Amino acid sequence: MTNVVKKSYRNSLGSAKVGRPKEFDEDVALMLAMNYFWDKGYDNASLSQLLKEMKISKSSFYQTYNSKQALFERCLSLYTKHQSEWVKEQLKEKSAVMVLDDFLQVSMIEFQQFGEIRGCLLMNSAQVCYKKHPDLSLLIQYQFKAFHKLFEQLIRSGQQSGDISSRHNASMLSSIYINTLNGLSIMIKAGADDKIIQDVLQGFNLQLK
Amino acid sequence: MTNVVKKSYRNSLGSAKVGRPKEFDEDVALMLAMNYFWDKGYDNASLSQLLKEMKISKSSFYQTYNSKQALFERCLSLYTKHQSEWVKEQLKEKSAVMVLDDFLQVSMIEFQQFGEIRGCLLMNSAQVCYKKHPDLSLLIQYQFKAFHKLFEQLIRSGQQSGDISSRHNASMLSSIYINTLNGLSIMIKAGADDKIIQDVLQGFNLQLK
DNA sequence: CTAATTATGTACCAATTAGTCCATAATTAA
DNA sequence: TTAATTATGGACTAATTGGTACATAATTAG
Repeated sequence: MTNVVKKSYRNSLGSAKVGRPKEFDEDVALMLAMNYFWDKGYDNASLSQLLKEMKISKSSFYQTYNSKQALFERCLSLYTKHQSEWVKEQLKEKSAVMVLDDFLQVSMIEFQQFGEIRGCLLMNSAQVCYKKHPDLSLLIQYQFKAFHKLFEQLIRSGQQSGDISSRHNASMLSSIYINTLNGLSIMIKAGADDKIIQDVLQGFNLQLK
Repeated sequence: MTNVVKKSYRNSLGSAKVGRPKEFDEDVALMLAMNYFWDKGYDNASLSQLLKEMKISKSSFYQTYNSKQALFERCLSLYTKHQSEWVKEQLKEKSAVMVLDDFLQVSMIEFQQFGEIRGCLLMNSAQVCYKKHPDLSLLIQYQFKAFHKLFEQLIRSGQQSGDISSRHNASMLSSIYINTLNGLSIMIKAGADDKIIQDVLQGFNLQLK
């Protein structure tokens, strides 16, 4: 009785050894999907438009990514990976405080330049998925905690180099930093004018001194 | 040639003098709708469930409220009216600082007690409507500005009675207050733990001193 | 060359969406 | 009583939703 589980032949890149080769780049399509989700939000992203953005057919879609939700999970992970890699990249040439400041600025510049803002895919998704997609919420919570830690480390580093006051501990300042950033994104979408934004930014900067 | 525009006979309450009388209370149904929208969000609220919540038929719905969007606009206005009336009511028996603090606490208590949070209908709607429902966004921006002014007045009043530091002007502190509140709502939905919430609240309170 | 394996194109599906149409019911004005 | 007016119930629509089924195409292992 040879009850052998068939081995799925895959090479080192994860692509199939046998069978008809894919006519698209899985990772490129994933990135296109991520950007579309970022624009529209999970629920508001329709499968039909998703396929157009990714430039693949419905069959290829389900063959490769299994479901809209499974694809979105990969997009979320790709997003957070990109964001934290950006931080680590910046850290090679800048001090921690400068990276923190740039991260804030980059989020705002998007709005200043184009008059609209996408915000953070992770936090946007948190709102959409809350109480509606519990398994996605769990993934989001996990990623959120990772970001909180990342910023905490940046702040601690800034405190050690004397750029940031040690009046409050790094964890608390990380919470305040994230809270400020998220609040700004919301207020901009609510139509807050530039004065409000600048006042909030100034108020935050004073807390670091 | 008597080209007379027919007058719609309505009494002082706005209800029709003639014709079959409504079998439901328009304002009660409106409040039920508001609560459902608050729970679900505008896009995510389905018409069929909306009708169940309001306990009216589809024909009555369109007869009375014209469209989902028109109803939502009335719900938004009802919401902001309720909120500002609550503030003015509280102000009769409490100082401005206490009202500000209670407003924050009430928002958090909801979460502490039931493990979930609805947040602010106005700000939730700002996220959903942004770049998708421009006319709703305009209404939201208008209401948002009114709230910013309301809190600014409360803070100025707190400054005059010496409860709030005058280090920052009232407008700036109003921006920071709203920003903090919105950030908290987002972070809670992202799964932030209680320590984070408390740290943000503490950070904000220090800014008032 | 054949079998196994994977990818793709096409057709399909049930459920849901906001909204319309129209007949009928219930009321008031004249 | 009749006409005007408003409310209600029920059937209907066109579009869209995420997802499935299956035949066929393209590839590799043996």
